[in-house]
Amino acid sequence: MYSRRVCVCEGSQPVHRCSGIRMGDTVDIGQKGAMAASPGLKNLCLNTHKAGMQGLDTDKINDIIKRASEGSRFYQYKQKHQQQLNEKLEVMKNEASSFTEEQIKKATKQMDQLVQELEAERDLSRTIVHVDMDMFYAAVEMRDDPSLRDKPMAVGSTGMLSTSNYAARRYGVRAAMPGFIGKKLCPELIIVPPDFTKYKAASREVQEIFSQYDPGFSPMSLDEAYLDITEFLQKNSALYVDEDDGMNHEQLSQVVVKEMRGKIEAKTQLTASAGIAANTRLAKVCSDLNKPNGQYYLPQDRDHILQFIASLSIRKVCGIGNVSEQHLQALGVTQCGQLMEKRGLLRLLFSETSYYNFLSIVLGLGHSTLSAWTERDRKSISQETTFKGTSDRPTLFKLSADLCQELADEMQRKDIVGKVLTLKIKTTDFKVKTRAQTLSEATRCPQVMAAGIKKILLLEMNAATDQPLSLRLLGVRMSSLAASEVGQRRQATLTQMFSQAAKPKAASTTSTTLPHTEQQPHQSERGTSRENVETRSDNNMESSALVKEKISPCRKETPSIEHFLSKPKLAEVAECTRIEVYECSVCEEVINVESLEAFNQHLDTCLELHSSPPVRDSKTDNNCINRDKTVTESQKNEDGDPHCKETSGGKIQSDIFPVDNCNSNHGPSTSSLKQDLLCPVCEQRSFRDVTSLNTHMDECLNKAAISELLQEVPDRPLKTDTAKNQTSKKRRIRSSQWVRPGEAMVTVWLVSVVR
DNA sequence: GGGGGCGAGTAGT
DNA sequence: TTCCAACTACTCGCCCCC
Ligand SMILES: Cc1cn([C@H]2C[C@H](O)[C@@H](COP(=O)(O)OP(=O)(O)OP(=O)(O)O)O2)c(=O)[nH]c1=O
Ligand SMILES: [Mg+2]
Repeated sequence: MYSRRVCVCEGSQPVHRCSGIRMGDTVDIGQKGAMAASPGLKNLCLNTHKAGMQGLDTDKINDIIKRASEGSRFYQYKQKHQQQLNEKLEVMKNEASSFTEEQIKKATKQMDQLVQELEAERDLSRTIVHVDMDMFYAAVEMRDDPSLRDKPMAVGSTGMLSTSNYAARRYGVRAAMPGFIGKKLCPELIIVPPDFTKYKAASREVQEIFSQYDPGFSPMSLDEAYLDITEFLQKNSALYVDEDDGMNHEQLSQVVVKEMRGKIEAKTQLTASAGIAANTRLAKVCSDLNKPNGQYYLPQDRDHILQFIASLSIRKVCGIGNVSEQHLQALGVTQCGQLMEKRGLLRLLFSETSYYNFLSIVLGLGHSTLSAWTERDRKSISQETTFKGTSDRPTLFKLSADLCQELADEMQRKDIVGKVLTLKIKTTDFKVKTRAQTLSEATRCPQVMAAGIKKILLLEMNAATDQPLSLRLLGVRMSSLAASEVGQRRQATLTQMFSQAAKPKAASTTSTTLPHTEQQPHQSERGTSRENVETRSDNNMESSALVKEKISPCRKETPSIEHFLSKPKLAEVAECTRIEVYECSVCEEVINVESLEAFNQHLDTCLELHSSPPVRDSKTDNNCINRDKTVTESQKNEDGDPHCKETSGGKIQSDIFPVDNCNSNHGPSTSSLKQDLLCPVCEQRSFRDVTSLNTHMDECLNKAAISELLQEVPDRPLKTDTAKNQTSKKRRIRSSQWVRPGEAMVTVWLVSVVR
């Protein structure tokens, strides 16, 4: 049972199933833990359960935190959501009290049945170790700068701390706390900016040691991993036993794990803590018990386990966070043992996935076999940035384009492509929204991504009618990932990419055939001879047995990115890598720019200028767009484009964006403009520089196209809160995290298409 | 009706 | 003086489409 790759946490979110509208995410400042004081806002208080945080003056600390937070937008946001959560909890409690004895009895019986099934699958034969480095980032920094030793310090910035050392924890300073509050709690706190390169290097060293004990170990993050040392113990027990002194399992495990921790420290000067138990869930709990620089052994024996679990705080269990804790607490459940007592009620109140999980927790079950994570298990990749709130459109566009570029770079390094593009925004009042778009082809082309993101962003901007959309965060995510392969490097064009993915590609009789330039002369199909010695840093998806994103036949016939960036020399670059000379296929100008970023800027402008309602012509997937000549000064190359039929002043055809057309509601930016940029929306005003035009157009679009936009935006009428989820739909456990007894584990791979 | 996409929410580091 | 991250994974409800 549970024979599957270890998940981040082997649980599901037990949220009361009638809680229709989900609560705001009530991230508590001190995550795991008790927050007695501060009435009203449980989620803004410090928690003291984390290692190194016991015995603090929590009242004083909470007071300082509260004072520093009160009145801020952040605080208001938290308050609002705690309030909503409270309402939900009330609803749940009412429902709970409405059940009859009979109902509960029946549900309890059904749960007992499930208990039987689960018990039957209990596996106590494995020895699982969870190793977690102590104050990891901080420890690395302290090692590299001894002057930091013994001083309270944290890694992060004024805005946010990633972690703190134990000296700082004495003041209540901890991970996920903003630095400025940390400073208030501890004025002498030293804040060191993070250096991920160092942490990665340290992590690699540690992992090398893990592999000595379990070559199949399962890293969960830079600083922690699960190991199955069962085989190691069997094979090497002789090495640890003094004569035939005899050593029981506990002693042997303890010695071996201690040795491993010793090796880690010797090699890296960093300390680790460990938990030893029969499965991952238990091992994880255990590794926290003797932190820092300690370990805990939980006998692999049912009675011990049940006893251990019974008094354990539910919040210590991986997967039970702030919100779940409050739900359970509202039902009188604070310790795991109570999950058994209330099992009938829990079954009636929560989803099948949830109550299944609860039982599994209280029985002390968990995964007992591991499998390593590789890059090809990745589901998504993203990049986001927080900034001082702004509603300035050019600024936001620029930021989002930069994010796309960074993300594209990262995807190139990992050699992956993605098919679903998602924009994430956070308003200045901390409300988070995401908007996704499925592309017609997987890509990692920054231009394509930037164009798509800009489009979505524009929709959101224009949808905000009362006040301009004021944001504090922008993020870009790609999902539905696949390994890119040789041909993958010829990316589809914007046109292709954003053309209605679901649409039955009208015969795809693309008229333009691509000169099939060979590309990626090297670095491509070398999957074979490679298996690097490096333990398991599968840094990309290649060589994976996994489905690779194939190129549909029609794609080859459509203009590829080389066409898009079709300067002869560029063919060999093939990727959207950094180059000096670009040809913009929108305006068809050759542009000399110092960076891709500059080119992006140009491209954005072009796109914005040229997009118009999707007068779709299935025969030409080509962007045939007229040219304007204002954007750059270096425009020597004049030769016409063989693919474009309507070059000057012609129709602006934009298949660029799929379902919804986001931009102007009409027409060409006439070729009449020589030096000036005429607004294609109103065709009234012209500008000398792009920025001014952009700004104007934004306003222009707002007025001119808004009604249209609102209709076409796939944007649901923003989730009517009325959406009662009284759904009578039968809930069932879907494949993924959870396996029911006897069921085979289903690995869900979201890889798209193989033909 | 069921499956898939999407968006919100929760959780972890 | 102000100031509350970045990244990943998973679940669940809703809605659309076949
Ligand atoms: C909890 C947390 C950790 N991190 C980073 C910094 C941590 O050093 C690293 C590992 O996380 P943790 O293992 O949770 O924390 P830690 O190693 O710093 O301290 P402990 O001794 O309690 O284990 O991950 C974040 O960036 N954000 C977070 O919210
Ligand atoms: Mg740690």
